[in-house]
Amino acid sequence: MNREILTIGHLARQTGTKVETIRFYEKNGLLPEPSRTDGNYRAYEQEHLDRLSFIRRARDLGFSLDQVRTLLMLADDRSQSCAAVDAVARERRNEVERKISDLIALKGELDRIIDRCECGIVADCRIIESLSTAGS
Amino acid sequence: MNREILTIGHLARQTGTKVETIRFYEKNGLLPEPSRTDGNYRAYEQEHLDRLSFIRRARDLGFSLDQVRTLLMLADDRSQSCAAVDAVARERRNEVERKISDLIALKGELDRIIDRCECGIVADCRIIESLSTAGS
DNA sequence: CTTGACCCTGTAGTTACTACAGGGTCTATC
DNA sequence: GATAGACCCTGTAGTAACTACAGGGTCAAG
Repeated sequence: MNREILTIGHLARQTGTKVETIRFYEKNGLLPEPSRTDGNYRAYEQEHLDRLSFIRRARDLGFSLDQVRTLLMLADDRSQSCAAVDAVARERRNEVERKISDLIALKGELDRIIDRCECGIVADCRIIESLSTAGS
Repeated sequence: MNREILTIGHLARQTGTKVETIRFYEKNGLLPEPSRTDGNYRAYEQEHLDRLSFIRRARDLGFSLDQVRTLLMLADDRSQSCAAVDAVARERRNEVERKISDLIALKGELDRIIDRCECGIVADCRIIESLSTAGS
């Protein structure tokens, strides 16, 4: 039962988050408003730190803030089925898979136009040509 | 020698660009300001259409507006070496490659946490657990 | 002469922060 | 008790690359 009070700077250092970002999460309803000290400083407790860590890990996995908000809501309701959690995670995985195949296609395109370049002058540049004309 | 006058709507339809986006490109120096009709409508010519097509193709390949600006500048100087063009394209390819490997790593992480899910209740959810605790 | 499609400028919204500006607080040291 | 420096506060504006209005003007057809 750790009831030490943490400043926003502590949270920032312990999670590798900028102070402004923590305030941003609060303003956007991801992190609950903590109580304040006499000097109006935010006074955080362990649960805030846990929640912030959760947010940061989810963000590192590329979940959008909206998805994180959903995950937090779901996580708070401990007795609910975790099917909804699973759905959010699978949705995120789909997004990542789609992005990967998009980027692989893109890289193919770039390979193709870069390979054609013989590095003469711009007038003969195959890269410029590829960008200037449609299709192939 | 095609000297027909095109409205912004024509350019938009022919390149699949929103009208607002064309104005945005103009304001940001990617597309030169065209002359105006008596009614103050933008009056484009073929070269504007070509330039806009170039911009759209480059954007489709994921070049940033800054990179597109550079490419346009380079493309305009027809007698210059195209080494600089090549460099921009290779830089873009590097970005794409980096992003692909980042996303593949991410997908691995997501696979790992999703696979552990046995879809019971949230209290036992492995996905939530993964997000709540560090490292593994 | 009115309707509807088109055009104009300018501003605000999107995502997820980041970076100030312009202040107040706290702690240590002289 | 004064002062320096580290920290905190609010609020606004900036980033990328658009997109979406609001509130107007223009133009062609009927």
